[in-house]
Amino acid sequence: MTAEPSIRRGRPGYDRESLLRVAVEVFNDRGYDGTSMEDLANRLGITKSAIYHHVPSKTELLRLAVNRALDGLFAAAAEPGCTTGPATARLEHLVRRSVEVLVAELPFVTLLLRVRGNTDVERAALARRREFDLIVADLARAAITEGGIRPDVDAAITARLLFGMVNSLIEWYRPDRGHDVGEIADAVVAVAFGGLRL
Amino acid sequence: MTAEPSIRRGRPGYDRESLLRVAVEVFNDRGYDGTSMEDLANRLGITKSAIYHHVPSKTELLRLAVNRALDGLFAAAAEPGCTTGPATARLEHLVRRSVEVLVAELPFVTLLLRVRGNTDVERAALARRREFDLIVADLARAAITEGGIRPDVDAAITARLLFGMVNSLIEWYRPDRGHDVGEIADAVVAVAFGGLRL
DNA sequence: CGGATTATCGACCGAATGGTCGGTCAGGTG
DNA sequence: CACCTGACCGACCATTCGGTCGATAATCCG
Repeated sequence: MTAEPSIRRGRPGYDRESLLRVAVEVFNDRGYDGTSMEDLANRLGITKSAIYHHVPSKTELLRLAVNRALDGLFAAAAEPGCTTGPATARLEHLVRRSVEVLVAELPFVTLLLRVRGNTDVERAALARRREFDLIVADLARAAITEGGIRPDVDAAITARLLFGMVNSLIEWYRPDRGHDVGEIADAVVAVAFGGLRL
Repeated sequence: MTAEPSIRRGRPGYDRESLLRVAVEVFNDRGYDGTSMEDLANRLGITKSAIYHHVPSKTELLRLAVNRALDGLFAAAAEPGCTTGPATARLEHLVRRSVEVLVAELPFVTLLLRVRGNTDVERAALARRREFDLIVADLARAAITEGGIRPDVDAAITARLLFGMVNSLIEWYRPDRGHDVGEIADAVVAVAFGGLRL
């Protein structure tokens, strides 16, 4: 997928990308605000000042991370399966693809979903998230109108609950132990659309 | 509900309780780590040192807050409706009551669900949360065994998804605008147990 | 080899952090 | 009235914060 180690010149060490991956991991462990550049440097095995060779600020690390997550989500929403056909099928497809993106970019999405909106970067991220939520809500509304899903629950609330389920993955899904992506996506769709009751 | 202003002696001002409520609000706004005692003091309209008259440390504020949330949740799980009768009904009751607790103690639960586990206090909170999750998972397992809910999704995953939905409330439910508790609880139960599909 | 490229180090800075301390101020009580 | 209680203030402290700067180290290319 995102391979391409690519032969680089100059002194070996971290580059922007490899540094970012570690940084996001640490941010998720200790929280963005709870992570000092010293913490980061320790985990990276380099000094604090070396980090600033790759990235101009702590904030920039956050921006790179959350944008990667958002790009993945919006790319999924733009796929044909999410833009053509009956709204109900589109909604189901978006849920499934969202689960896949969420798992594929787990650390980035995790960071994104914890952003609170203090700084400009965070507010921008929240704005894009709201944009995404709007897509889901519109899809839910259309699905209700075409008679594909239950009309007794408000479309906006339906969308929130649906992605509440999806997004909860970041709290408990761990790629190493058991369960692969397809299995999880099936479970989400089954529970969300079919319901728990027999 | 939690009234009892109670006549106090000495110079009027904040007491531990009223200070805590404001503190939790600020923590939720800016994040616990992102909130300095100065921030807190500004919002309270008193000085930083005044805060330390009411509480020994910033950490203690966090402990008080998350324990209040956890106590509410465990109290709900201990109610007769959650401990007697068919497992499926108990599970449904726990979901409904959890929504109610979550709404009643929204700021406290919000803070709880954002704890990451850096400090001892946070780790203790996470431990209690896991304990609660175990109760839910056991209930789900029993409900599957008695044939009340779908057996094709693992009980642990069912529990996670279920409370993923419930817990998502902290992200979007706002008591002021529209929707009352019962309405939301009904929606959650309807979607979770009945499913979206018609 | 020499030079270009890239990553790293260590010393440093100003500001902000959580927390302490001695003293003050306002209301209730006898 | 005098006294006690509980809330509050302002100055201060050691540490940590995000970030800067000039020098150095390791690799590739010709």
